Amino acid sequence: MAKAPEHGKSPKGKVTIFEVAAQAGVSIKTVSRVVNNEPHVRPQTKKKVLEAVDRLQYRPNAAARTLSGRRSWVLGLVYENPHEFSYMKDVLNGALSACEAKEHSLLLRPVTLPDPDLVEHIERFVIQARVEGIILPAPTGDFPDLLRLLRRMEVPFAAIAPKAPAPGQVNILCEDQEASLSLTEFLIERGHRAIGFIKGDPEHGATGKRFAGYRQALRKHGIGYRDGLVRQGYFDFDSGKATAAELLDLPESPTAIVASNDDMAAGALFEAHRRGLAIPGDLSVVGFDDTPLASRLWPPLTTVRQPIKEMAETAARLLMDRLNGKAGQAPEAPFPCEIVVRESAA
Amino acid sequence: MAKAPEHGKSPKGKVTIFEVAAQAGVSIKTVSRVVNNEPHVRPQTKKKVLEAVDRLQYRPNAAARTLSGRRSWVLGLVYENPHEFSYMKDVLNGALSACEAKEHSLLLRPVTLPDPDLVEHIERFVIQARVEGIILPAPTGDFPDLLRLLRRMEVPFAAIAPKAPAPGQVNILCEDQEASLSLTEFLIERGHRAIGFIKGDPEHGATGKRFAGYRQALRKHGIGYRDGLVRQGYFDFDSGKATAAELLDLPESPTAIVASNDDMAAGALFEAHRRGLAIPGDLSVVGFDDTPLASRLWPPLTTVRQPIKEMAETAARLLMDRLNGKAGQAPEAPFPCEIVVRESAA
DNA sequence: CCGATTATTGACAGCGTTGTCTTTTTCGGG
DNA sequence: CCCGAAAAAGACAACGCTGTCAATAATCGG
Repeated sequence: MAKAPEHGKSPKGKVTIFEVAAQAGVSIKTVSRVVNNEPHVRPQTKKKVLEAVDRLQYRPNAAARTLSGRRSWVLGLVYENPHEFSYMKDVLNGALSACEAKEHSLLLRPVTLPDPDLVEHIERFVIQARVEGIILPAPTGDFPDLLRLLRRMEVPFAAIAPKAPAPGQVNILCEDQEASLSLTEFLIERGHRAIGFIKGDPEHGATGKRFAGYRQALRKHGIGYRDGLVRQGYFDFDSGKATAAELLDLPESPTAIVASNDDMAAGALFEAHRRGLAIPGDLSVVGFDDTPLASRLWPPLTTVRQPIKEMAETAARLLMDRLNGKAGQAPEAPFPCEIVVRESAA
Repeated sequence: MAKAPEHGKSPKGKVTIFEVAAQAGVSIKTVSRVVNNEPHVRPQTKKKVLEAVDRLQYRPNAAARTLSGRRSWVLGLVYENPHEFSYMKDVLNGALSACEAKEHSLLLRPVTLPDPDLVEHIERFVIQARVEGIILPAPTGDFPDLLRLLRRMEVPFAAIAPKAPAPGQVNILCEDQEASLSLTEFLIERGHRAIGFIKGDPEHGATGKRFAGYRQALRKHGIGYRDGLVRQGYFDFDSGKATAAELLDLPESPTAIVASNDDMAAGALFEAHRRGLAIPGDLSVVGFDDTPLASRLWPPLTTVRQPIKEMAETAARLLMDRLNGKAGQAPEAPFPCEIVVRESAA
């Protein structure tokens, strides 16, 4: 029979597969089969084993599993640390909940760019922790060096809202352009004709799509596009404030501003307040992402809600499916967005 | 000589200690010694090994290390998922950076309360991942069941801003009461006498201290304490808004409000705007935490900055020191806070 | 009721590292 | 130049699990 270590039920919880096997009167391999839901175990045997597992409070040792099998059950989340963290909060929660559901664990790897050693850092990260798959929330899904490394190492990855969704990888998208179209139309329908636009960080996938939606809306309603009403921002408060100031200094200043995210919209709002403008009387402002910030500003911000958490959850789930050999090659349909109407636009 | 596996440098980076040993012409144990900075290796030998490590891009396998040694190099972060995540963002970044510096890894474990299975979840978490130590940012550092479990399992932990800092554990505190005192005095010095106070979630350690600082300031300046000016909030926007409304409905409504955190201060500001009050003309509002929100509101919020990231970093570092047998029993001095003066108070 | 299949179960060798203990070197003193 | 002690290096057995393959039990057709 199995040689079980001498010690009994220790307080530190070091129950091993040997103890369980002894309790259930089977071999350790059978316990392994039950615990991993493998076939070829009689229901009756399975029951015995599960009872022993329960009685002893057995929890398989993750390190041993990893070392022995081919699998580590570890996913990595490589992200760029933003100032406004609510996007990442949702990504994190989504990824974490998917991982928990499938008994994987998630390792975080923030990166700050530009970083000449990025590739080396990530390589070390992957090798040392035996990371099996990586989730890349925008903008990390668009770093060519990083993608090249992962392909070379044969580590599958899932990109959330990438600029360039390549085939052969998991891509999670949402209807950014459509949302931007609707948001801009929302303003047009309320009579606005001079609508300013603040672009996001060009590295992000969403940036181009949101801008395209804006132009599409103008075209659709026969409003001429004016380059002067468009400014380049970087998804942060300060750039929103600064570019809004530029727009408001224009001789024919816009009556509404579309900012490519809430943080920049907050900057625009701030600048408008500073100038004593009435919102939405003198100026309407809208944003994207429906962060907590949006509902806390005065007046609260009309914005676009994206199901970030669900997207991240799906990204993680598809990635794990792929690692588990479940095909799922059919690309997911883009997630729909939804306009949240509040008081910052009229 | 060491028996090295046949395969050469594979693209998947599976270089083992055997290859390194062969390259350097030493035994695997010597490589292990060098890699772990153990004594009893001649500088000359060490050099040979390090060169081999470098040439082969060797990275020790974490699972094997964990399984073989007594150590797993894994810390856990058990936190309650908040709506406004900026506190957790700082905690996360601090803990992550400390872990990276000491080559540990960090596993996240969000909990939602109340959860009857909390203890079981955490026990599983600790055993399965071999978590060696746990970081408990407020309010998780005050859950009696959880603390009891960790003591029983002999898992050391570090509590950040706990209500009841017990001896024998790592406690990271900051000068909450002093900060609250100064913040309230800041208002008193500007002529305010009717100062409302919105308490935080009673579960949090900071709540009592901030309230105590408020009372201390009133006492110090000979201002009578009035129970009616104090309201119970829960650290979230909605409770801030609701309690501010109550205060503003008072016949002798306050001319200033101290909210126990920024999110509630944002709620108070929101309610004031809704009523058309001028800030800070008709009402001053101040908060705590200096979250990104504080600087994005209009007018930007006078608040108290706490070095959360540094606190978390220290918590993680002290925890690792303890795990590594480095004493460090001397309790850290509380971290100082700093008032950030903006335009929401006058 | 028997032999052939097939479904279960078990024995045992790794997985890549560290801990323990042993062996070999090195070095200083007489 | 030799001896003994200390320093350096090595051999080998864990660590707890899964993969592989062999052994055994159950099942079925004739």
